[in-house]
Amino acid sequence: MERPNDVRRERILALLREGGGRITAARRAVLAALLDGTLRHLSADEVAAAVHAENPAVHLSTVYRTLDALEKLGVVTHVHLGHGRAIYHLTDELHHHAVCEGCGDVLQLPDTIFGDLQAAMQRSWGFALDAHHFALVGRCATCAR
Amino acid sequence: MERPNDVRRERILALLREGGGRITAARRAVLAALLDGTLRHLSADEVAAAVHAENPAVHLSTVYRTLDALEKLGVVTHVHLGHGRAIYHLTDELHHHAVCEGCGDVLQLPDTIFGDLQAAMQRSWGFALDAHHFALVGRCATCAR
DNA sequence: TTCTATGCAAACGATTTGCAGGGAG
DNA sequence: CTCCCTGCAAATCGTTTGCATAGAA
Repeated sequence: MERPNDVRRERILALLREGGGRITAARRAVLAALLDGTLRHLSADEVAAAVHAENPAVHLSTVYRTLDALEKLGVVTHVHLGHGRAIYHLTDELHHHAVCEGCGDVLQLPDTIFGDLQAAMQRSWGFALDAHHFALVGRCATCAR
Repeated sequence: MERPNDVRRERILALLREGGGRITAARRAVLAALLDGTLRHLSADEVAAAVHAENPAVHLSTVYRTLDALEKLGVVTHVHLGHGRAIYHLTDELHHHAVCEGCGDVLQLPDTIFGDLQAAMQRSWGFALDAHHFALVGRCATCAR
């Protein structure tokens, strides 16, 4: 049985090469962190932490630059969780987010959740909602009381 | 005819006094900026700029502290527009926002816009959406093409 | 060899904080 | 006279950038 992550990784590495980019240990490590299914809505530091577990020499700025490069290739997106922090994930794992103001927890939401709002924004204001670029804010069931 | 802004201002000043706070020139100026109907979705710098027009000595940090004090009294809220910038307004002027990723313009939206989403979040996840604390992101009619 | 990617340190923009003096009540 | 508020400078947080060098192709 084929392991889909290998396929995903190869597709991305190929894109990187095509664009004249180089495949380095740091980039492989960042990619590995993003592909790791056990890690979710990673901030840049958290990606760096995952990378450091393997290779402590990789600088945080390199992580940012790599995420940036991957974002330009269209394989990574970042989402703002309010208060300045952003999280990163692969674009083939697209989903929406809701952050709890109480505990900071991040909820993953199905794509369907924004359907009506998106349509309403388009219809009434001609505004093309990019619902992946921001997170909803509120209080989760536990913190709401 | 009564001027509503005077009423709004007095209510806030009263709240400030009740909490043991002092009414200073700086605080009056910040309040004036927030009450000014011609100014919209003001960032902290923009509030400071408005304040400086009258009183250049007021420090930006004082503006932040004042906004903070007013926020603790519940008369001011801030909204994150993505990429770290926040805007402030009085809570009696509550409305929603959509920022254009192209031109940076901010659209004001009626409260009704979040009705369905709010209900869905509550029903499906017990998540109490605080739709005033973040802005929608996307592209306005002009920038969409 | 050529040109991209990296480490490091410093620069950044928005916001916060410690401190000593200023001023409202 | 008492505390709260303020200016100022420095600190913080997340992110970006300039530079000289390491290293992929």
